[in-house]
Amino acid sequence: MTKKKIVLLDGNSLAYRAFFALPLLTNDTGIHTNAVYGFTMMLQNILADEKPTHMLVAWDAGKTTFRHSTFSEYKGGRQKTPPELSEQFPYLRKLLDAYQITQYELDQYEADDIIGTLSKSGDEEGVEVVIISGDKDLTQLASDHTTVCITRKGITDLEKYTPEHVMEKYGITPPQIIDMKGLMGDASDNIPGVPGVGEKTALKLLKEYGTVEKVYESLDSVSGKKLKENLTENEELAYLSKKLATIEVDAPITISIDDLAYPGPDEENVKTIYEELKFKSLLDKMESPTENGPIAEIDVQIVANPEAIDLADEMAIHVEMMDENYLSTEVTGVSMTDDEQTVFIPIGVLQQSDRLKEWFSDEAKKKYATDSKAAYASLLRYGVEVNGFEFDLLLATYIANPSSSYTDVASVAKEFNYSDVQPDEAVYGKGAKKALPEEKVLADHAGRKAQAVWKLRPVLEEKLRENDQFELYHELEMPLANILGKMESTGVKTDLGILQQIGLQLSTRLTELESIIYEMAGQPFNINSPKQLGEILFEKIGLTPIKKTKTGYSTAADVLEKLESEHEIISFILTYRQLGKLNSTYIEGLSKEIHEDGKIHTRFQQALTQTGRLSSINPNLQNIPIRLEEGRKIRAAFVPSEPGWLMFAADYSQIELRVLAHMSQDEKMISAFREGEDIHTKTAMDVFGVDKDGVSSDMRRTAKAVNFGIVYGISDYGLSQSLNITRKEAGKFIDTYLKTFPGVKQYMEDIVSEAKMKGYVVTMMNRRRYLPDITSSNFNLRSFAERTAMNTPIQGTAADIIKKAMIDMDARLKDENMQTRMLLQVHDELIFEAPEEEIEKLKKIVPEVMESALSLDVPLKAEWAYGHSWYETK
DNA sequence: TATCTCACG
DNA sequence: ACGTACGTGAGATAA
Repeated sequence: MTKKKIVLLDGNSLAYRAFFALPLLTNDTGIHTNAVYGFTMMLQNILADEKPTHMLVAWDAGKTTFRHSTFSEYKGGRQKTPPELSEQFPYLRKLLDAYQITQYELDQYEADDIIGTLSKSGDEEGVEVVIISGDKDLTQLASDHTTVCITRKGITDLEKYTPEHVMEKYGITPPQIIDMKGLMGDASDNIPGVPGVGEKTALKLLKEYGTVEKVYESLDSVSGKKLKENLTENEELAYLSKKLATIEVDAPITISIDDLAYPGPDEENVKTIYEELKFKSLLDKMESPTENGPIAEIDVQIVANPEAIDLADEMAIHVEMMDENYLSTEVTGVSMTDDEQTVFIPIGVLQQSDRLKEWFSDEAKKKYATDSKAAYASLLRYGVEVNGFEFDLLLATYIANPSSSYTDVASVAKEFNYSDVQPDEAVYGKGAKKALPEEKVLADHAGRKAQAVWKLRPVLEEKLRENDQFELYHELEMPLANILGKMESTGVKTDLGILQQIGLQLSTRLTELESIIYEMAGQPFNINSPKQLGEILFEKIGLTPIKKTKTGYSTAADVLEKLESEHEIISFILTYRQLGKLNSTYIEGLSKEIHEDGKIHTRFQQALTQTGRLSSINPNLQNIPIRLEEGRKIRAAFVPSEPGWLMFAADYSQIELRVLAHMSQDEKMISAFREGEDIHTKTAMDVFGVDKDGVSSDMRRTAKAVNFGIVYGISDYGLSQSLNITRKEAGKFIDTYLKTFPGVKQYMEDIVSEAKMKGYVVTMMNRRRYLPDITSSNFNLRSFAERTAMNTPIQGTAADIIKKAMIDMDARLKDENMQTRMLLQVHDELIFEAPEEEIEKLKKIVPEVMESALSLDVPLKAEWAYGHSWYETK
């Protein structure tokens, strides 16, 4: 039998240590977890380093101990346990139960005493004892059989005190630690000690005399008048202190070493608690193949003969490719699975098989996919149309929690406790080493992903139903994915000639500006480098820096604009920046993105934003310039893809403010929209108390900024920045505004308190956003979460509405047998290309569909325009 | 790879 | 007193 090894932990001390060593972490349900997390890290290290056969965590019991009856001020003046820590103790206890580690506490005794008593019996039995604490007092227990480990700094760094180490460090034996405390006291436990005696003096005395008792026996020979005086006057205090510092080794404990046998953790229970606390990294560690051994073998058949496979009515599929851009990357094959089988079909085989293609396009054959839009758009490029998507892992995960960052199937699977799938990186490698593995490996990997989808579907659908989000997911996001897939595949025709022509003009002007700027600066430098520009402006020219960034002077546009009157170089720099941006991002950037078909195919990210909006990448077509005329011209390059067709654009007018009016039920705001007034003018009238003719353009501009601010979750600082006024003035505007629109004020207050209560906010269609920081004690984090709570339901509901409009629009175009194609969505606008003869019809049905997407207590308004290019749709 | 800047709604 | 407006993506620079 292996020799016993007992590890005794000082629970309270380590929990405190972990709590203060780590920042105040919270998980997304708002529970503080730093102490539990830190404690767990320590525990794991200890288990790995010590490999104990027996284990105990000792806790302090209650408020009073036998030491208090000796000295009532014992541990007096201690700060109350922070509530953020107190709330974590129940979790710690649960966690230790799951680890199957014995926990013990004894009335009137401290953890030290339990540990002392057990270490003594361990000593007597001759077994190895390891004590772990953050409290140096425990070092008095070190002996030949007992090692005392004290946390050094951080949480995992332990200092091991053997008798030898104590001698090295202090020049005394472990039992003399008690005498040392008796003489010097211990501020943290409020043990008085002898005044004027610190560590140095105490050690000097002990090295000479040995114990407190011996010191007093030979008091006459102690050198130093003041010291002798202090010792004489405080003899009782010294004995009392020694008594207080002595750890009880004969406490009346009711357990013995044999009760502490440690069987190892109950993996399932530990996992459950990690999940509850959202300890993702610890979960990952538990589930990583290196820890748990290789993942289960699976049987994937690589299909050579498509006639031979059994095509079921419901299957999970996964389209495998090396790169994330499914609109350009080569597909290697498709894996399919159900309860019976897992197969991998190389893309070449799929393309050749009418039987397979038919199955894929059959609406009645239900497909569960990792990312249905990617599956649809990628296979379409190989002449395979996929219909009948019934489950989408990516969307389901996103709707359940938009903050879950989905990088690959493995990452989501892990979150839902499914581990038989590898990260893409593990199969393909990363960086320069990224390469296509052999087909067998590929088939295995893709097969596992399909299996993950198959197994995760019920779990996720259950969760969505539970949160009343199934409809949002199934009736809004799923159909939208298909529509977006079509839009991405269609692409937007882009006239390279127009881009190049604009580019040429820009380059000429940029060269001119460059030489003017160099001349004014007196030297050439890189204008695009904020560092170099900052040096030129604020050091060489000597302008006054207005704002700083982490790394130096800020040279952002709003800063430079304030300096415009100080030096003529500024306006040239601003123009240079503006044109430079157009040239690099839009002319050069977009030109590179034009495919062989003469079109740009952006990808809409449907599972990314925290509010429910889409985003657009590779390239981003949602931020094509419009505000300044020079940039707006870029839009002339976006043209219809068919001769005789036109571009048609429609946008919602003031959709976010209308949503706010509806959600807040503010009477004034509702009636303003019902009467079809210009909302900013109306706001100005109400806030400034003037009639329509009394609204100056400046008043309207202010009102508009305040309206924006309200939507963003107003703050006086933010408004002051946008209007370039003082914070005080901005604050006044906000006050007046909220008095004028009491419904809005009420809404803002209600939504924040609702978020505090539930931990999340929702849109009208039940899209959720969790806001763990809303209860943070950190002002910045909390304020940010509060503004988010105000903004997300508004921005998110607007996103819900346009998504619904897109689905309705797609259906309507089909119903009406129209050729018009939806191309882009830019948050509150839709862009189409259409045959000229369909324009008249679009003028009617587009606003009709958009305005009736969702019924609010205020009307929705959509406006349209059309022309030969996107530029002309104004 | 992080930071700054700037384009959009 | 704290230091920010909400949501994105991309290019250039500098480490």
